[in-house]
Amino acid sequence: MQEQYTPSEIESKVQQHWAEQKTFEVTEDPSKEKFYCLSMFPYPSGRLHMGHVRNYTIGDVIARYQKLQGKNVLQPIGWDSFGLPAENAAINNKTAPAPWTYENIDYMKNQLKMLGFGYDWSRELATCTPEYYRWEQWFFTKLYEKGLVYKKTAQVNWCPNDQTVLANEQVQDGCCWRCDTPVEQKDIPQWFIKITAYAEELLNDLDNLPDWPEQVKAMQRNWIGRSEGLEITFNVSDSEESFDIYTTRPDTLMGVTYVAIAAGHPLAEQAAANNPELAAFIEECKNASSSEADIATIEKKGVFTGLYATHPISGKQVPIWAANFVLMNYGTGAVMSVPAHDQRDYEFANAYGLEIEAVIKPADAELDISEAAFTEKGVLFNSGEFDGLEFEKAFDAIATKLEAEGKGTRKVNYRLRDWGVSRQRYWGAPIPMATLEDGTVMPIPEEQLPVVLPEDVVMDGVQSPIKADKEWAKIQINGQNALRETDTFDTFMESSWYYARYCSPQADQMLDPAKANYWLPVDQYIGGIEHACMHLLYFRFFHKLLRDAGLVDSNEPAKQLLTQGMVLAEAFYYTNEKGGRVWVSPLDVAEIEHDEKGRITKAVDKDGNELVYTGMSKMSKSKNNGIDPQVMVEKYGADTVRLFMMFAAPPELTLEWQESGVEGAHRFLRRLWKLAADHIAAGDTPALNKDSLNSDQKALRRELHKTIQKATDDIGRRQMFNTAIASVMELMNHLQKAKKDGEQDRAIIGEALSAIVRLLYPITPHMSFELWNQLGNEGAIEDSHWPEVDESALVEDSKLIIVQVNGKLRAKITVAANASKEYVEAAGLADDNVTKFTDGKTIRKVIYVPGKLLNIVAN
RNA sequence: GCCCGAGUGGUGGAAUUGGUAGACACGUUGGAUUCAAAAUCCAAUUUCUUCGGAAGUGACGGUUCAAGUCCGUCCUCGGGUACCA
Repeated sequence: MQEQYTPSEIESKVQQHWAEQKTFEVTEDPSKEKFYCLSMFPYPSGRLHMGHVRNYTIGDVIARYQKLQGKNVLQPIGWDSFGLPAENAAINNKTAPAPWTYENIDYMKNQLKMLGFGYDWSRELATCTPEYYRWEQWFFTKLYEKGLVYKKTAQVNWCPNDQTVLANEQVQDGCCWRCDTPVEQKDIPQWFIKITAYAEELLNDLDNLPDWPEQVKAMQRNWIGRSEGLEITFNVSDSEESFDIYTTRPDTLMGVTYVAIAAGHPLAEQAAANNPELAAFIEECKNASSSEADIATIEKKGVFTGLYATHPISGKQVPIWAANFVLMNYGTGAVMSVPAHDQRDYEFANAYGLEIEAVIKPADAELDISEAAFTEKGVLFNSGEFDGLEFEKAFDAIATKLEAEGKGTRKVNYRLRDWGVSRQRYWGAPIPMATLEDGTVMPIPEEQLPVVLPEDVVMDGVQSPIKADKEWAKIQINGQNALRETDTFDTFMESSWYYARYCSPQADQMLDPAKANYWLPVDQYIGGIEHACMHLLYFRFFHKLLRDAGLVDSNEPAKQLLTQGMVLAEAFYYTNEKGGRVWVSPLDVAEIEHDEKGRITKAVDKDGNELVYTGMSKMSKSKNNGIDPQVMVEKYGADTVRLFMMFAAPPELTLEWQESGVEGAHRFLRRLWKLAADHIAAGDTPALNKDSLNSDQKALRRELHKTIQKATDDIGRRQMFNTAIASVMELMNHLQKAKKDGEQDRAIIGEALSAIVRLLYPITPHMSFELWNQLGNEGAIEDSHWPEVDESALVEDSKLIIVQVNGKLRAKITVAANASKEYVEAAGLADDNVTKFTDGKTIRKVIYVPGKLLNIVAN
């Protein structure tokens, strides 16, 4: 065996073996327990970034671990290949999105192989191919037939100069990113899928996902936002008109002093006819951003419409205001305002001199609304017949009264809105709908699917080629002229069902239910936390749609979810002669000085520029601190990169890329390699004879089996790969110091090396593959099994007890493992360092945590 | 704004069920080896200290025999906020 660790040689050899043996190609095998391990598929942006490497290493570690557990493991990969960046790149590079995308896929595929991920490449798919999106189009037409799809107008960002729709990302400070023209809002007809019809189930089924992070479930619960409230009808005074509002606080109804309606509300538009101030306000609101963050932070403005509404119980006349924080698209487009008990209404009322009328007070304190609204629940007063009631009783009494009078209904509401899937862009799956000459809107008939997106196009930078080409939309349906929809699907559509397609990627139907039901649900899904609400909710929703179409028989797409954190790196810049910041890649920092504590005090780049160190930030183009995984793999090998990634932080936290840490990981692998090489060079490993071990040998063997126990728990249950690696490093430190000349010494080292190689296999599969056979084991390591704990090796005859006085550590005593409580207490109380702190004091209490800790309370 | 996280030595992090704070690694310092360097190996490394100890996990307060961990208020940073994926 080679004395030197040469990762590049080993890795290419092992990768070739996997490719030739088709090691990771799997088929359904009912005799084996299956394990479907899925990482969120990448957008083919050009090159892999460290975020990908982290995501896919985590997935690969879990998949390989499960394989050694004897399971039939499916780990597929594909490409989320429609999307906005391809259009931008196409314009910049004067090419079309398709070739740019396919080249990126080719390049990135090689990078994935270089990192040694164990994918079943026979299942690879790309969502931009008609073989994939045709089934999405087909499924959409089925949803339409079921009544789960509808068309309505919705707002989009509109650049009046370019005459085009902009994504939120393309709007910067309210202006178009290309031409800086102020962006307007425009209402256009768009397609929606009724996700709200599944809101209740999407909410309730979160309780059936014990292995999803609480964090993600909490976010989804809040995103769905179920509320119970009352829909109340207000009549417009001196008019036949009325409008509805929705409230979750009907107990505050008697404190309503005005109502606010959206600027786009029909009542506001009518009133604007002879109210120029109101008309101007409506015009101003039309171009306000509709994003939730913007609405929540804008200055709250309003204009009195001149209209009054009749309070449904008191009959009082309350003014109707048009306000910029009420949106026509959400809820009923009108809200009742109770300034005494809602902070936003309170501020609005104060700004515009509107009445504030308190009707709720705390049960056991004075009401004070001099500084802020009282928004908690309390007891009603100033509310006539409802005085003295608490929230629930008041809710019920008011609801009952309004229902009896036909002025209100109890209603469950959701914050969740229906899914708008129309995009006015080219690089996406065409929406399979058409409009006939007579105006009938209908799905493209099944036999005319797929609607293929032409790939040989020229991007002019503004208009979608399938919109620019007026001929493209023209088709015939049943002998009638028709125009196809030229909008494409939201790319979240493709990423909502790819996991199911992987089960039968070549099927001549959306999916093969037998195969899908073998593999699904996904056992482990891994991806970024940024997908907590949108992708992961659409993904769950689509699974339920597939189930209701009879294509799958489970309720949820993924049993367990792991959300990984971002990858950060150091960032450096210098200021050039024009005063601009020039960001220098951490790889180009030539000279770095630390103070005696190790803090960076000086950094200089290759060209001699003195640099400012700005700490750690997210790897990004703007700070030029992205580290190319390929460069790192070429320098250290894939195993080192994978090991560092898994060691530097637990998977859910952000990870700081530090090349010195990578070197540390590499150093560890070299030490392991050398230990194995020395052991192998000394000859065959003798057989272990457990009964003949001396106490040092027993102790070493106990360390080994404790490590197996901990690493198994850390990888298999806790998913804390960093501490699994740390425990193997600790074991290695013991092994290096251990005696190696006796027969049983060598037997234990042999046992330990064979175990370590398998414990590390999920993380550093190439080195483990090589050492496994070098250590004399038959067959490939992927066909071996996970090491087992020898319980007899764990037995200890003594225990270390921590002795505290008043909660402070004063002594550590060693007692027999079976020592009684009385014995330990006596031993603790007699310890010299303990008596020093108890002398002259009365012992009040002694707390004993068996086998662990003794706390003596004395004063 | 709202929802969800995170905050521990010089640095990344560990402490799994409320029970030894700082495992493991990086960095730094000293030493060995070397003609020299790299590599490797060994040792030290939270702070303060009268060397007895004391303080210490973003801040302040609380519960407990015992709090990094539980509760309350606040600060800072990050993710999401429905057309980036």
